[in-house]
Amino acid sequence: MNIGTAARQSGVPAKTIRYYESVGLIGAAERTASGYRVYGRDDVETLRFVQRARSLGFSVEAVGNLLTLWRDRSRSSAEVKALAERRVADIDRKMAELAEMRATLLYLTERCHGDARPECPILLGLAGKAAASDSD
Amino acid sequence: MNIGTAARQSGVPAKTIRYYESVGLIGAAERTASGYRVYGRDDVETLRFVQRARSLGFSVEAVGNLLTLWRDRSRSSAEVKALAERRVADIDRKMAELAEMRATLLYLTERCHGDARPECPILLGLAGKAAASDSD
DNA sequence: GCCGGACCTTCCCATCTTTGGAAGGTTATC
DNA sequence: GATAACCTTCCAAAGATGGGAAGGTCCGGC
Repeated sequence: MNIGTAARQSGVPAKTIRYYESVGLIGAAERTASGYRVYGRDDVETLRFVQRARSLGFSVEAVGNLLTLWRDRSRSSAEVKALAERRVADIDRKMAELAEMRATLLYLTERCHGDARPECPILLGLAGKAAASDSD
Repeated sequence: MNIGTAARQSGVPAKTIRYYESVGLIGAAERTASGYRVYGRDDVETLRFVQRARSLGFSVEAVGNLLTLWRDRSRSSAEVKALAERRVADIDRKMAELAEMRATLLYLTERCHGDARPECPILLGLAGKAAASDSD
């Protein structure tokens, strides 16, 4: 099948498939005499795997590792688990960061009248002056 | 003061200050006869504002809007509040996404022995086959 | 009056993962 | 043989920096 078909079947855009090939995440596809890339069912499966892993936030590089492990029958599940756990830790860090941002923003927005008046604790907060709390 | 001093006082790296100038987030600084950028206390204050807003996850473009509102004495606090609330909504979306990733990863890792054996529900999960649950 | 070191300047490249487009060749169908 | 729908490569953009090269400048000490 051509790249367009593989794209439709795997959910990975043709453009992105070419990119994955260019950075070595997936192997170079065979070509027809006229230069068209040719894919088989296995390739589509690999692309789906990549797609799922990416959607779970693994970097392209990490997906490369996962692919290697996927294909390596002698690998230990511990390696895979370690990768996944590192990913969970990344996510936790990111979530904590977002939670902190959110709390700060909420603190500021709750104190802002949000009307036609110009007084705005949000801007004061961003400016570094403590948000006014005189009316709390 | 020179850019290095402004950088130290604002917490924004010199390199980044130049970038902000180049994309129009902050105005072009005046120059000495020899071409050095010159900053005053107001500029440092602006940079701090930018720094705080960026650390709350506002994009450079959004910070531009906030800066405009900050300087506009006739603006309504409602405008600012709307921006901040949109930001909170962004954060909520992102956190929900991360939570979903996390749950999936955790579901898979919990089912993985994590030993020397190659069986690995994580890889099966990524491959699209439902993770085996025969030993649950 | 000059030297060293710390500062500044611009410019280009790298990051990361796509996505868009331009210019051009191919395949299939009418 | 025209037309549409594919495919190819290559270049550039996005966002927000960071790194480094090549070169000019400022200040203190001797």
